[in-house]
Amino acid sequence: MQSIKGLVLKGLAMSSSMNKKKTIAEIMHSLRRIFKAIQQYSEEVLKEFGVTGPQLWALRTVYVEGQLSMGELSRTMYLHMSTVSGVVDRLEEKGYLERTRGVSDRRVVKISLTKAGKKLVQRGPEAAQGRLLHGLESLSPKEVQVIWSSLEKVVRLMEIQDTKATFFFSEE
Amino acid sequence: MQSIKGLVLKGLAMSSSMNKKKTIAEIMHSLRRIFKAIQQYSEEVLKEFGVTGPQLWALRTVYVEGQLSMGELSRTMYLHMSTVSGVVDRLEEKGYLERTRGVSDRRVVKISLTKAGKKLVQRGPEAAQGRLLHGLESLSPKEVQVIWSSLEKVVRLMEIQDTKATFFFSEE
DNA sequence: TACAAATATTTTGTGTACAAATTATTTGAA
DNA sequence: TTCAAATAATTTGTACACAAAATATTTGTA
Repeated sequence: MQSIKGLVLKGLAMSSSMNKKKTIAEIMHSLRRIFKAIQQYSEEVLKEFGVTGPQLWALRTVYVEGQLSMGELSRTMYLHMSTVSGVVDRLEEKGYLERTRGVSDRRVVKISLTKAGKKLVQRGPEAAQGRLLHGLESLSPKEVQVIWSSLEKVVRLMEIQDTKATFFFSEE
Repeated sequence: MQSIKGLVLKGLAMSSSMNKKKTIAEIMHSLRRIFKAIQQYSEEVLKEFGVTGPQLWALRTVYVEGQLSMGELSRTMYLHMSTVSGVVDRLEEKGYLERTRGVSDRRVVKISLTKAGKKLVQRGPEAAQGRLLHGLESLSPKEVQVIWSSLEKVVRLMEIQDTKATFFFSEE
Protein backbone atom coordinates (compact mmCIF):
# COMPACT_ATOMS: atom_id res chain seq x y z
CA MET A 1 0.00 0.00 0.00
CA GLN A 2 2.76 2.45 0.92
CA SER A 3 5.90 2.71 -1.16
CA ILE A 4 8.02 2.90 1.95
CA LYS A 5 10.79 0.67 0.70
CA GLY A 6 11.43 2.96 -2.23
CA LEU A 7 11.63 5.97 0.02
CA VAL A 8 14.07 4.34 2.36
CA LEU A 9 16.36 3.42 -0.48
CA LYS A 10 16.21 6.95 -1.81
CA GLY A 11 17.33 8.15 1.61
CA LEU A 12 20.25 5.76 1.69
CA ALA A 13 21.44 6.81 -1.70
CA MET A 14 22.31 10.29 -0.45
CA SER A 15 25.99 11.05 -0.39
CA SER A 16 27.77 12.46 2.62
CA SER A 17 28.41 15.65 0.69
CA MET A 18 24.71 16.47 0.94
CA ASN A 19 24.37 20.00 2.20
CA LYS A 20 23.18 20.90 5.66
CA LYS A 21 19.85 22.40 4.63
CA LYS A 22 18.85 19.26 2.78
CA THR A 23 20.01 17.07 5.63
CA ILE A 24 17.86 19.05 8.03
CA ALA A 25 14.83 18.58 5.80
CA GLU A 26 15.62 14.85 5.78
CA ILE A 27 15.79 14.85 9.57
CA MET A 28 12.31 16.33 9.74
CA HIS A 29 11.07 13.70 7.34
CA SER A 30 12.65 10.95 9.38
CA LEU A 31 11.00 12.19 12.55
CA ARG A 32 7.66 12.39 10.78
CA ARG A 33 8.02 8.83 9.54
CA ILE A 34 9.00 7.57 12.97
CA PHE A 35 5.85 9.12 14.44
CA LYS A 36 3.77 7.57 11.73
CA ALA A 37 5.28 4.14 12.30
CA ILE A 38 4.56 4.46 16.02
CA GLN A 39 0.95 5.33 15.30
CA GLN A 40 0.53 2.50 12.86
CA TYR A 41 1.89 0.15 15.46
CA SER A 42 -0.66 1.55 17.89
CA GLU A 43 -3.41 0.34 15.54
CA GLU A 44 -1.98 -3.16 15.59
CA VAL A 45 -1.86 -3.15 19.37
CA LEU A 46 -5.48 -1.99 19.46
CA LYS A 47 -6.58 -4.88 17.28
CA GLU A 48 -4.71 -7.45 19.31
CA PHE A 49 -5.16 -6.13 22.86
CA GLY A 50 -8.15 -3.79 22.71
CA VAL A 51 -6.22 -0.78 23.96
CA THR A 52 -4.35 1.88 21.99
CA GLY A 53 -0.61 2.54 22.17
CA PRO A 54 -0.87 5.48 24.58
CA GLN A 55 -3.30 3.53 26.75
CA LEU A 56 -0.91 0.60 27.00
CA TRP A 57 1.91 3.03 27.70
CA ALA A 58 -0.06 4.55 30.58
CA LEU A 59 -0.82 1.12 32.03
CA ARG A 60 2.81 0.16 31.72
CA THR A 61 3.92 3.36 33.45
CA VAL A 62 1.65 2.71 36.42
CA TYR A 63 2.87 -0.90 36.47
CA VAL A 64 6.51 0.17 36.61
CA GLU A 65 6.18 3.22 38.87
CA GLY A 66 3.43 1.96 41.17
CA GLN A 67 0.52 4.09 42.33
CA LEU A 68 0.78 7.59 40.83
CA SER A 69 -1.07 10.89 40.94
CA MET A 70 -2.38 12.37 37.70
CA GLY A 71 0.36 15.00 37.79
CA GLU A 72 3.10 12.43 38.28
CA LEU A 73 1.70 10.26 35.51
CA SER A 74 1.51 13.15 33.06
CA ARG A 75 5.05 14.29 33.88
CA THR A 76 6.41 10.77 33.47
CA MET A 77 4.65 10.41 30.12
CA TYR A 78 5.54 13.92 28.93
CA LEU A 79 1.86 14.54 28.20
CA HIS A 80 -0.47 17.35 29.19
CA MET A 81 -2.59 16.54 32.19
CA SER A 82 -5.82 17.01 30.25
CA THR A 83 -4.61 14.43 27.73
CA VAL A 84 -3.80 11.92 30.44
CA SER A 85 -7.17 12.60 32.06
CA GLY A 86 -8.90 11.38 28.89
CA VAL A 87 -6.66 8.34 28.53
CA VAL A 88 -7.33 7.38 32.15
CA ASP A 89 -11.08 7.84 31.58
CA ARG A 90 -11.06 5.24 28.84
CA LEU A 91 -8.89 2.82 30.80
CA GLU A 92 -11.13 3.19 33.82
CA GLU A 93 -14.21 2.44 31.68
CA LYS A 94 -12.49 -0.68 30.42
CA GLY A 95 -11.73 -1.73 33.98
CA TYR A 96 -7.92 -1.62 33.82
CA LEU A 97 -7.36 1.36 36.13
CA GLU A 98 -8.89 2.82 39.28
CA ARG A 99 -9.04 6.39 40.56
CA THR A 100 -8.96 7.02 44.30
CA ARG A 101 -8.97 10.38 46.05
CA GLY A 102 -5.92 11.17 48.18
CA VAL A 103 -6.49 10.89 51.93
CA SER A 104 -4.22 13.65 53.21
CA ASP A 105 -4.86 15.92 50.22
CA ARG A 106 -8.26 15.44 48.68
CA ARG A 107 -7.34 17.34 45.51
CA VAL A 108 -5.01 14.56 44.47
CA VAL A 109 -6.25 11.58 42.45
CA LYS A 110 -4.31 8.34 42.83
CA ILE A 111 -4.16 5.99 39.86
CA SER A 112 -3.70 2.27 40.38
CA LEU A 113 -3.96 -0.87 38.27
CA THR A 114 -6.81 -3.32 38.69
CA LYS A 115 -6.14 -7.05 38.53
CA ALA A 116 -7.22 -7.04 34.86
CA GLY A 117 -4.88 -4.12 34.17
CA LYS A 118 -1.91 -5.92 35.69
CA LYS A 119 -2.71 -9.01 33.63
CA LEU A 120 -2.89 -7.01 30.40
CA VAL A 121 0.47 -5.35 30.98
CA GLN A 122 2.08 -8.71 31.66
CA ARG A 123 0.85 -10.34 28.48
CA GLY A 124 1.01 -7.21 26.25
CA PRO A 125 3.99 -5.94 24.30
CA GLU A 126 6.08 -3.02 25.51
CA ALA A 127 3.51 -0.39 24.53
CA ALA A 128 4.39 1.89 21.64
CA GLN A 129 7.98 0.92 22.17
CA GLY A 130 7.30 -2.59 20.90
CA ARG A 131 8.20 -2.23 17.27
CA LEU A 132 11.12 0.09 17.83
CA LEU A 133 12.29 -2.04 20.70
CA HIS A 134 12.62 -5.17 18.63
CA GLY A 135 14.42 -3.25 15.94
CA LEU A 136 16.86 -1.69 18.36
CA GLU A 137 17.46 -5.00 20.08
CA SER A 138 19.01 -6.25 16.88
CA LEU A 139 21.70 -3.56 16.92
CA SER A 140 24.97 -3.55 18.81
CA PRO A 141 25.09 -1.60 22.09
CA LYS A 142 27.41 0.87 20.42
CA GLU A 143 24.97 1.59 17.60
CA VAL A 144 22.15 2.05 20.11
CA GLN A 145 24.37 4.45 22.01
CA VAL A 146 25.03 6.59 18.92
CA ILE A 147 21.33 6.82 18.12
CA TRP A 148 20.54 7.80 21.68
CA SER A 149 23.14 10.54 21.85
CA SER A 150 21.97 11.95 18.53
CA LEU A 151 18.40 12.13 19.75
CA GLU A 152 19.51 13.71 23.01
CA LYS A 153 21.26 16.35 21.00
CA VAL A 154 18.11 17.07 19.03
CA VAL A 155 16.03 17.24 22.20
CA ARG A 156 18.45 19.69 23.79
CA LEU A 157 18.49 21.84 20.68
CA MET A 158 14.72 22.08 20.66
CA GLU A 159 14.08 22.49 24.36
CA ILE A 160 16.82 25.03 24.92
CA GLN A 161 14.97 27.40 22.63
CA ASP A 162 12.16 27.57 25.20
CA THR A 163 14.45 29.64 27.36
CA LYS A 164 16.24 31.46 24.57
CA ALA A 165 13.39 32.82 22.49
CA THR A 166 15.46 35.94 21.89
CA PHE A 167 17.94 34.28 19.59
CA PHE A 168 15.18 32.49 17.77
CA PHE A 169 15.32 34.36 14.51
CA SER A 170 18.99 34.48 13.68
CA GLU A 171 20.32 35.63 10.33
CA GLU A 172 20.26 33.27 7.35
CA MET B 1 6.75 25.92 34.21
CA GLN B 2 8.33 22.68 33.01
CA SER B 3 11.43 21.33 34.65
CA ILE B 4 12.93 20.50 31.31
CA LYS B 5 16.42 21.65 32.12
CA GLY B 6 16.66 19.21 35.00
CA LEU B 7 15.56 16.35 32.81
CA VAL B 8 18.08 17.15 30.14
CA LEU B 9 20.89 17.19 32.65
CA LYS B 10 19.76 13.88 34.05
CA GLY B 11 19.98 12.46 30.52
CA LEU B 12 23.47 13.77 30.02
CA ALA B 13 24.72 12.29 33.26
CA MET B 14 24.25 8.75 31.94
CA SER B 15 27.44 6.86 31.39
CA SER B 16 28.26 5.00 28.21
CA SER B 17 28.07 1.74 30.11
CA MET B 18 24.32 2.18 30.41
CA ASN B 19 22.66 -1.04 29.30
CA LYS B 20 20.78 -1.44 26.06
CA LYS B 21 17.32 -1.77 27.56
CA LYS B 22 17.67 1.50 29.45
CA THR B 23 19.10 3.23 26.42
CA ILE B 24 16.14 2.10 24.37
CA ALA B 25 13.74 3.50 26.96
CA GLU B 26 15.68 6.77 26.80
CA ILE B 27 15.35 6.80 23.02
CA MET B 28 11.59 6.53 23.35
CA HIS B 29 11.59 9.39 25.82
CA SER B 30 13.71 11.50 23.51
CA LEU B 31 11.32 10.93 20.64
CA ARG B 32 8.39 11.80 22.84
CA ARG B 33 10.05 15.05 23.94
CA ILE B 34 10.96 15.99 20.38
CA PHE B 35 7.35 15.45 19.42
CA LYS B 36 6.17 17.65 22.29
CA ALA B 37 8.63 20.41 21.43
CA ILE B 38 7.36 20.42 17.85
CA GLN B 39 3.79 20.73 19.05
CA GLN B 40 4.61 23.52 21.44
CA TYR B 41 6.31 25.34 18.63
CA SER B 42 3.14 24.88 16.58
CA GLU B 43 1.26 26.86 19.24
CA GLU B 44 3.70 29.74 18.92
CA VAL B 45 3.31 29.76 15.15
CA LEU B 46 -0.47 29.81 15.58
CA LYS B 47 -0.31 32.87 17.81
CA GLU B 48 1.98 34.75 15.48
CA PHE B 49 0.67 33.70 12.05
CA GLY B 50 -2.86 32.43 12.66
CA VAL B 51 -2.17 28.99 11.23
CA THR B 52 -1.00 25.83 12.99
CA GLY B 53 2.27 24.01 12.35
CA PRO B 54 0.76 21.35 10.07
CA GLN B 55 -1.16 24.04 8.17
CA LEU B 56 1.98 26.04 7.55
CA TRP B 57 3.77 22.86 6.56
CA ALA B 58 1.06 22.10 4.00
CA LEU B 59 1.25 25.63 2.58
CA ARG B 60 5.00 25.38 2.38
CA THR B 61 4.80 22.05 0.61
CA VAL B 62 2.49 23.43 -2.06
CA TYR B 63 4.76 26.47 -2.35
CA VAL B 64 7.84 24.32 -2.94
CA GLU B 65 6.28 21.59 -5.07
CA GLY B 66 3.80 23.70 -7.01
CA GLN B 67 0.23 22.60 -7.73
CA LEU B 68 -0.42 19.17 -6.20
CA SER B 69 -3.21 16.63 -6.00
CA MET B 70 -4.48 15.54 -2.59
CA GLY B 71 -2.73 12.21 -2.99
CA GLU B 72 0.58 13.80 -3.87
CA LEU B 73 0.30 16.24 -0.99
CA SER B 74 -0.46 13.49 1.52
CA ARG B 75 2.40 11.33 0.28
CA THR B 76 4.83 14.25 0.44
CA MET B 77 3.72 15.06 3.98
CA TYR B 78 3.62 11.43 5.14
CA LEU B 79 0.04 11.98 6.34
CA HIS B 80 -3.15 10.06 5.72
CA MET B 81 -5.28 11.56 2.99
CA SER B 82 -8.22 12.07 5.32
CA THR B 83 -5.96 14.10 7.62
CA VAL B 84 -4.76 16.28 4.77
CA SER B 85 -8.34 16.71 3.62
CA GLY B 86 -9.18 18.37 6.93
CA VAL B 87 -6.08 20.54 6.97
CA VAL B 88 -6.85 21.72 3.45
CA ASP B 89 -10.46 22.43 4.48
CA ARG B 90 -9.27 24.86 7.14
CA LEU B 91 -6.72 26.51 4.88
CA GLU B 92 -9.35 26.92 2.18
CA GLU B 93 -11.72 28.56 4.68
CA LYS B 94 -8.96 30.97 5.64
CA GLY B 95 -8.38 31.80 1.99
CA TYR B 96 -4.82 30.49 1.66
CA LEU B 97 -5.51 27.52 -0.63
CA GLU B 98 -7.84 26.67 -3.51
CA ARG B 99 -9.25 23.36 -4.66
CA THR B 100 -9.86 22.82 -8.38
CA ARG B 101 -11.15 19.67 -10.04
CA GLY B 102 -8.82 18.04 -12.54
CA VAL B 103 -9.75 18.58 -16.19
CA SER B 104 -8.65 15.30 -17.73
CA ASP B 105 -9.56 13.27 -14.62
CA ARG B 106 -12.41 14.73 -12.65
CA ARG B 107 -11.71 12.56 -9.61
CA VAL B 108 -8.50 14.45 -8.92
CA VAL B 109 -8.49 17.61 -6.80
CA LYS B 110 -5.71 20.08 -7.51
CA ILE B 111 -4.46 22.21 -4.62
CA SER B 112 -2.90 25.59 -5.28
CA LEU B 113 -1.91 28.63 -3.23
CA THR B 114 -3.87 31.85 -3.35
CA LYS B 115 -2.05 35.17 -3.36
CA ALA B 116 -2.58 35.43 0.41
CA GLY B 117 -1.21 31.92 0.85
CA LYS B 118 1.94 32.72 -1.07
CA LYS B 119 2.44 35.85 0.98
CA LEU B 120 2.07 33.98 4.25
CA VAL B 121 4.63 31.33 3.29
CA GLN B 122 7.11 34.02 2.30
CA ARG B 123 6.90 35.88 5.59
CA GLY B 124 6.37 32.82 7.84
CA PRO B 125 9.04 30.64 9.44
CA GLU B 126 9.97 27.26 8.06
CA ALA B 127 6.88 25.53 9.46
CA ALA B 128 7.44 22.99 12.22
CA GLN B 129 11.04 22.81 11.12
CA GLY B 130 11.71 26.34 12.41
CA ARG B 131 12.88 25.59 15.89
CA LEU B 132 14.80 22.46 15.01
CA LEU B 133 16.26 24.17 11.99
CA HIS B 134 17.83 26.95 13.97
CA GLY B 135 19.21 24.47 16.45
CA LEU B 136 20.69 22.24 13.79
CA GLU B 137 22.15 25.20 11.93
CA SER B 138 24.43 25.74 14.90
CA LEU B 139 26.03 22.31 14.54
CA SER B 140 28.81 21.25 12.22
CA PRO B 141 27.82 19.46 9.00
CA LYS B 142 29.38 16.30 10.39
CA GLU B 143 27.25 16.39 13.52
CA VAL B 144 24.13 16.97 11.43
CA GLN B 145 25.14 14.01 9.32
CA VAL B 146 25.45 11.69 12.32
CA ILE B 147 22.04 12.71 13.63
CA TRP B 148 20.50 12.14 10.22
CA SER B 149 21.98 8.70 9.75
CA SER B 150 20.87 7.66 13.23
CA LEU B 151 17.31 8.72 12.51
CA GLU B 152 17.39 6.95 9.17
CA LYS B 153 18.44 3.81 10.97
CA VAL B 154 15.51 4.13 13.36
CA VAL B 155 13.09 4.72 10.49
CA ARG B 156 14.34 1.67 8.65
CA LEU B 157 14.08 -0.47 11.76
CA MET B 158 10.47 0.54 12.28
CA GLU B 159 9.27 0.44 8.70
CA ILE B 160 10.96 -2.82 7.82
CA GLN B 161 8.71 -4.51 10.35
CA ASP B 162 5.71 -3.68 8.16
CA THR B 163 6.95 -6.26 5.70
CA LYS B 164 8.47 -8.69 8.19
CA ALA B 165 5.69 -9.18 10.70
CA THR B 166 6.82 -12.80 10.98
CA PHE B 167 10.01 -12.01 12.84
CA PHE B 168 8.19 -9.57 15.04
CA PHE B 169 8.38 -11.46 18.29
CA SER B 170 11.95 -12.58 18.54
CA GLU B 171 13.40 -14.20 21.64
CA GLU B 172 14.51 -12.05 24.58
C1' DT C 1 -21.64 -1.10 -24.86
C1' DA C 2 -22.27 -2.45 -20.13
C1' DC C 3 -20.65 -2.90 -15.84
C1' DA C 4 -17.43 -4.59 -12.38
C1' DA C 5 -12.90 -3.29 -10.54
C1' DA C 6 -9.83 0.30 -9.60
C1' DT C 7 -8.72 4.95 -8.22
C1' DA C 8 -9.18 9.69 -5.90
C1' DT C 9 -11.27 12.08 -2.52
C1' DT C 10 -14.44 12.98 1.29
C1' DT C 11 -17.10 11.66 5.36
C1' DT C 12 -17.64 9.37 9.75
C1' DG C 13 -16.14 7.80 14.13
C1' DT C 14 -12.56 7.21 17.73
C1' DG C 15 -8.65 8.72 20.11
C1' DT C 16 -4.96 11.58 21.06
C1' DA C 17 -2.93 16.37 22.30
C1' DC C 18 -2.93 20.94 23.80
C1' DA C 19 -4.45 25.55 26.01
C1' DA C 20 -7.77 27.95 28.53
C1' DA C 21 -11.53 27.93 31.64
C1' DT C 22 -13.66 25.70 35.55
C1' DT C 23 -14.12 23.18 39.96
C1' DA C 24 -12.56 21.61 44.33
C1' DT C 25 -9.36 21.83 47.90
C1' DT C 26 -5.41 23.51 50.51
C1' DT C 27 -2.18 27.03 52.02
C1' DG C 28 -0.65 31.33 53.49
C1' DA C 29 -0.97 36.01 54.91
C1' DA C 30 -3.51 39.98 56.83
C1' DT D 1 -10.05 33.49 61.51
C1' DT D 2 -10.88 34.67 56.92
C1' DC D 3 -10.34 34.77 52.38
C1' DA D 4 -7.28 35.41 48.38
C1' DA D 5 -3.63 32.85 46.01
C1' DA D 6 -1.89 28.47 44.82
C1' DT D 7 -2.45 23.73 43.49
C1' DA D 8 -4.62 19.32 41.42
C1' DA D 9 -7.60 17.66 38.42
C1' DT D 10 -11.44 17.98 35.03
C1' DT D 11 -14.07 20.10 31.31
C1' DT D 12 -14.41 22.56 27.01
C1' DG D 13 -13.07 23.67 22.44
C1' DT D 14 -9.97 23.16 18.42
C1' DA D 15 -7.02 20.56 15.53
C1' DC D 16 -4.66 16.73 14.20
C1' DA D 17 -4.32 11.58 12.77
C1' DC D 18 -5.90 7.32 11.42
C1' DA D 19 -9.04 3.46 9.48
C1' DA D 20 -13.20 2.23 7.40
C1' DA D 21 -17.15 3.47 4.81
C1' DA D 22 -19.19 6.27 1.31
C1' DT D 23 -19.11 8.92 -3.08
C1' DA D 24 -17.69 10.04 -7.61
C1' DT D 25 -15.26 9.02 -11.60
C1' DT D 26 -12.42 6.32 -14.74
C1' DT D 27 -10.64 2.04 -16.72
C1' DG D 28 -10.65 -2.48 -18.32
C1' DT D 29 -12.94 -6.32 -20.04
C1' DA D 30 -16.56 -9.45 -21.50
